[in-house]
Amino acid sequence: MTVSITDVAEATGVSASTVSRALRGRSGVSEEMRARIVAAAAELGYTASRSASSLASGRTYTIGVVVPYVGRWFFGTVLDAAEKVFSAAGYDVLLYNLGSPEARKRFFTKLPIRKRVDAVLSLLIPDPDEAAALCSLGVPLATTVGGARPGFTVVGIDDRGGAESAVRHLVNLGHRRIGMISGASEPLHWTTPLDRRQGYLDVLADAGIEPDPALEADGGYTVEGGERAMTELLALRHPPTAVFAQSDEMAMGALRALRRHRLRVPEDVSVVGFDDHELSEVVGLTTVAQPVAAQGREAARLLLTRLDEPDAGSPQPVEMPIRFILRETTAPPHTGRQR
Amino acid sequence: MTVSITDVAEATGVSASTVSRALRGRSGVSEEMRARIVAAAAELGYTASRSASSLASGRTYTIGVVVPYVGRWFFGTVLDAAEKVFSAAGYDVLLYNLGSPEARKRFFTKLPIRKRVDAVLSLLIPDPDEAAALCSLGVPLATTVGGARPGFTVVGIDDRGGAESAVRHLVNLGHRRIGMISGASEPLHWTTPLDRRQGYLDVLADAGIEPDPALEADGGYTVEGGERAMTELLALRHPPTAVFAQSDEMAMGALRALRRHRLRVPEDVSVVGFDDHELSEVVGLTTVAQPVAAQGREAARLLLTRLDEPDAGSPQPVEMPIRFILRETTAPPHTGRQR
DNA sequence: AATCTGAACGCAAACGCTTGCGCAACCAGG
DNA sequence: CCTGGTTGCGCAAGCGTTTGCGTTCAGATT
Repeated sequence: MTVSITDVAEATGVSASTVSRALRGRSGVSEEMRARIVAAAAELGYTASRSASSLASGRTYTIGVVVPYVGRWFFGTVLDAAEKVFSAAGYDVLLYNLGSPEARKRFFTKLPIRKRVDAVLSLLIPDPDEAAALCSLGVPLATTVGGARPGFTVVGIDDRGGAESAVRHLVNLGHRRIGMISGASEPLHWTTPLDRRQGYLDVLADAGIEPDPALEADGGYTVEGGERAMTELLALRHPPTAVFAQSDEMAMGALRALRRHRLRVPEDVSVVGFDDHELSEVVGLTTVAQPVAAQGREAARLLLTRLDEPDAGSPQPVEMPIRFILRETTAPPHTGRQR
Repeated sequence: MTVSITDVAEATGVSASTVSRALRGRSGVSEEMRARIVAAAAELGYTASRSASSLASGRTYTIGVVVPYVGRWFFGTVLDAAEKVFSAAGYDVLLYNLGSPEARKRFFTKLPIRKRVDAVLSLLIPDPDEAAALCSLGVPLATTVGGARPGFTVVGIDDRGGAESAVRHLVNLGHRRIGMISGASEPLHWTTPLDRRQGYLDVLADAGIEPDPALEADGGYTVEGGERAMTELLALRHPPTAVFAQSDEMAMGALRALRRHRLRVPEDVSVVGFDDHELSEVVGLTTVAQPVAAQGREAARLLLTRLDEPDAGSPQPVEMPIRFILRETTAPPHTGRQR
């Protein structure tokens, strides 16, 4: 019922091996014969069975992409960009969405990806056990979210420097009580929150400001979390006059909390985010932009080159540029008090 | 180097067939033997090669999901939900991201999905040729975005009714000049924009309002498009006092354009969206909510049941509930003029 | 005690492709 | 005219599973 390689072999009057070589562009087939075979294959609508092909050749022409939450803007955008590179190169993408702890555990114990992919792009930072499991696959690995691990190609940004530029901006405006909405580093070994926090602390130290632990609130990298965190900060005896949110989503949650408290932004409170979410421009959020799609593209490209040149060794970490974007949610402190 | 079924067969002292039967839960293996085999497999870290398994059995245990833009919130969310259902059922997900016309054309002509999947979930509406190509795969098909096609399981919402409730709300507030920011139906056979437009026209007719073509602007379902469209509407001799945007992303673009023109929302202009984007609550957008993740889940479930019962025939279209959400971007017209 | 019946397991043939090797046929050089 | 080297193609052995059928053997049935 489904057309196989022998069908096109018979249609052309040659052996299956010749068809295989012709269609895969291998040498040992005359140009004339190749043309005839290609024509016959097209006419019959032949597509090689990937199962059979990869069983015989050991190559799957498939890349595994594991991501924590496809639904979130950041990961969706990275995936989008990476997928385009992979599919343009003739690879299929096998998606593993590991949002829940159960899904994640199931994936790393059963490792359904084994023998199914030629390479893996991980958008989550595996803990050491998970990293070992991935390494045991024996295929090239890459990750886009910092946290270099041996054997992984890593593409990332300067989280610390980015945080510094955001907080320095607040300091330069004259703010002294600067809150931070951070993400839990609870999914272990996820270094981004730590790095961004370090940048925050660096600038405070630089400016001679004593860091106050009460000014740090956990927003879990979600909008709701950001809102909760901002609410906590506003309940303080001395609330901050400015807030650095470690992600734009949390910053937006903060904006919402501020609006609920009838506080104006930036007159009463300044807010700066991180990431440059696609909707940040819409709400006028001052933030630190990182090239999200570009990171996905770059990681995908690097992975493909490692596939082409297996002996090149694991490459150097790549750091993509970031840039501070001034919009409308930051201003000098207390401007609004005189109204 | 990689552990195969014969390795665990030898380790247990049985034949490969018995190992296969034991691991797949087939009958004909004593419980004691099954336990021994399972233990040995676990110890050796054995995973069946999907290529070999699907070559032999004809089942791939893989679902193909084709989506126009994984990066966009709507599709990312549907994908997220669907993937969870599939992976929980033991299926892998093969992702095809068909954003560009070239990618889309390449996909439908080469059909790399052939012989690779047991079913296909399409988050884009295939045109008739594309639908035929998918049908030729001979596997169950489903789609989540309206536009029923023969052979497809379809899960969707009442786009027309949703648009009606949004526009009726504006009419009830007293608006008479109501603009609409629509999406081009340019990706052919994509009925959502048409249905939502019909809802808009229905309510106008009902209220005795003469529809004005100048009040309809194209926003292409993106934030930037929405902003452009709103700008166009504001340039009219008689700009609308309220706007119905066919998606929340376009509504947010509209909000941005309004802010740039120093117009207040809702005092000067009311805006209502559609979809209930995750950030709509943050900006206080009045909108029509649709259960996005639930649609993905439901479509995935239906697909799986069709896989389990191949002879059940193509099921009835499923319509998911929608609901109007009143927030802060709508008010009676001209409230703000007296300032 | 002879026969029948399942249950438990092994044999071997697929599944559709890739690839090393062998074998003609052809060409040019001596 | 014989060698040695290409070129173009077929043969057949895998790749790691699944599965129909055959065999063995213990226990139940006459």
